[in-house]
Amino acid sequence: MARTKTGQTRESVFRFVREQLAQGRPPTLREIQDEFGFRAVETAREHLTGLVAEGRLTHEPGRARAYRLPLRAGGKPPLLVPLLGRVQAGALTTAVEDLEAWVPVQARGDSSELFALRVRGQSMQDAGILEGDIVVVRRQTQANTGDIVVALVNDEATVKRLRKGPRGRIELHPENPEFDVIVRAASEVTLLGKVIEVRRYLETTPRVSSE
Amino acid sequence: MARTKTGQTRESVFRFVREQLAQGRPPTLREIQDEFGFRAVETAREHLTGLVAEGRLTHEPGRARAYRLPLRAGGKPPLLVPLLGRVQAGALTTAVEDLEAWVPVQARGDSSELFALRVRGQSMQDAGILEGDIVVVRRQTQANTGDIVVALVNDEATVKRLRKGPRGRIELHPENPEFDVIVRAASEVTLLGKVIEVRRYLETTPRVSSE
DNA sequence: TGGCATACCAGACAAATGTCTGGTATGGAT
DNA sequence: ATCCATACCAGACATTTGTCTGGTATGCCA
Repeated sequence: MARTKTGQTRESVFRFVREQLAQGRPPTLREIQDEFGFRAVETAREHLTGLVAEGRLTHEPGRARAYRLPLRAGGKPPLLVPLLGRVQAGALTTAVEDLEAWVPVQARGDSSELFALRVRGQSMQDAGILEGDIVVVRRQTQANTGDIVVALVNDEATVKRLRKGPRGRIELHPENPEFDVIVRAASEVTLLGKVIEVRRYLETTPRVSSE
Repeated sequence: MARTKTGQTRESVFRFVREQLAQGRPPTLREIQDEFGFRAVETAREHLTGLVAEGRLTHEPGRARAYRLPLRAGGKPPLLVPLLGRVQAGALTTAVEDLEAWVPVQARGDSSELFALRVRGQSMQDAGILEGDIVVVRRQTQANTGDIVVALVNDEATVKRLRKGPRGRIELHPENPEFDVIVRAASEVTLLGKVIEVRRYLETTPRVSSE
């Protein structure tokens, strides 16, 4: 066979494993074997052991589907958090019906404290939070002045910057001069959580424009 | 045992599976068994079958580690893309040394076309791209006027909005009045790719402030 | 020319893992 | 009281999957 010995196959194997891993589906040796049409399992295994030797994969011997991408020291493991379609009074349940998608995020802690929301409106545009952006929120009922929070006012969820005003008042500041500051008694505001990540997808249209 | 029958355990099992999945490590029945201290594998399996019946997980029978989060119809499967530490002239290699982390993104296509970069400077702040943000980029050598691109000018990578000027000139527009437009002949600009996602982490400090 | 690494193949084997059968106990609903 | 779903346990079994041994062929380098 005139196949060159440049490691192309190994590169392809790596990409295949990486893509499967991203989908939460670490491949078995035989799945890799089938993907590339190897006639022997051992061929797949040799590529993987090679990649482990190069430091591009890690492996837990003896376990099934046990090849992983190496986590950097200090790197937080990813979590999947639910993107909620609507935020309703009080509950903030993760009901299946409200679940739009699972968003992978990198944050420490219990992922059940986290959820994601799609931003509506321009009230925070000067803070770099634009309409359509997705914010990742940690559920918490307390926050500090200066935090960007998700709060429930009159049964409506809103993203604003929090300031604690005099006499226990809660101020919700937009970051857009065209919007007004919301000032309420603490009892009228339910703090749902604090925004810990903002995300924007610039490309919602398909890549290849046609017909 | 005075354990209530409210499905709390099942909820915990779901969260455990979800978190393991996010890390590319779907658990085995016996791993779940150990995690929760069940004395029988069957207990773990019953919870999983229950979750599948509820539509919260999917399962491929007979396969190892084969419980997954259901992908929404039309939902793109996640990919892992490399966060590159530095962008050097021409190559844009995914060398191991330059690899800071793997960033999970949801985009269609071949993940080998994608990479992520950390933004330096304030030149795009009016487009909501702030210093420290991470941009996800698709490698492409062509882009349209209006696209936000990563371009190499004088061996330096920069994020700007692209405009195609007269006489084949390339204009790289900042979105900040304090910065100047860069205008170059096409031959002096290497287009590295197009920004398809922006991401900001608002919380880099640990959650519990202490000592 | 002789190593040596890459790339592949064939078959056997053992460990990991999912599945099945048949149980017990408890709380809630009818 | 009876039924039923949840929650759990014990043990056996079959399949999936990783591992091992022992090969062949090719290109590269000293």
